[in-house]
Amino acid sequence: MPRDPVLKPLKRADLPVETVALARFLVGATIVHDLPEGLVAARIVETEAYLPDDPASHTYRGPTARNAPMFGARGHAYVYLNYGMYWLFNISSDIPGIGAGVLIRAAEPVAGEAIMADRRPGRSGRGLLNGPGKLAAAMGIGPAHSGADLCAGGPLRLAHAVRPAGEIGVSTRIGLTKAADLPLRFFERGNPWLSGPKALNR
DNA sequence: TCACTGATCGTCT
DNA sequence: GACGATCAGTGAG
Repeated sequence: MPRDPVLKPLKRADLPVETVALARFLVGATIVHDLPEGLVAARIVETEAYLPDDPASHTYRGPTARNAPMFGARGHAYVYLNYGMYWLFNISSDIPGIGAGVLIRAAEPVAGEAIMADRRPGRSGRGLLNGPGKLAAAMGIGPAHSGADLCAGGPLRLAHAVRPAGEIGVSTRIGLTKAADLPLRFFERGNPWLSGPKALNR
């Protein structure tokens, strides 16, 4: 992990508008969060796209109070509680009025690894960020961030890749009961911080 | 490494 | 009132 990572902010204009393009683009990009204990940063290694006409997407049945951020301009956070226990972090995509976004599933530490480990008692190393619920917990991302603009220089924001992404692999999404066969999961091939079964990471 | 299971609760039907 | 974009623990191969 670089000792002095350069975390250059991503502007909205840097983000592809289309959801699949954004999901691919975000592999390699950096999530930065200023926490009371210090700054944490992680390099995204795995994403999933959720499309407007996608039965698996929360936006499939139209806008609600909860999913409103997904209908906003690209680059906003949509955070929601899953299975009554875990917060999942998404980034909205497409133009305002279209409900779509990208789930951030896994990342590797870039800065503040000790801080992230402290937020996941009893866990460390590769078990720290290899899953959407774990990632949000370790990075201190919660309901207060839903709707936040990640391109506005706030505490939670996006930054350029500290290291270019390697070859991008594609697979079906994980954990779905609807539209489970669509190839909308994107990941950096060979990266040790990925979630999911080995067979999906080729 | 994989398959299976219980935990737990906000959101929408 | 049912349903999850999950995780950790357990047990088998």
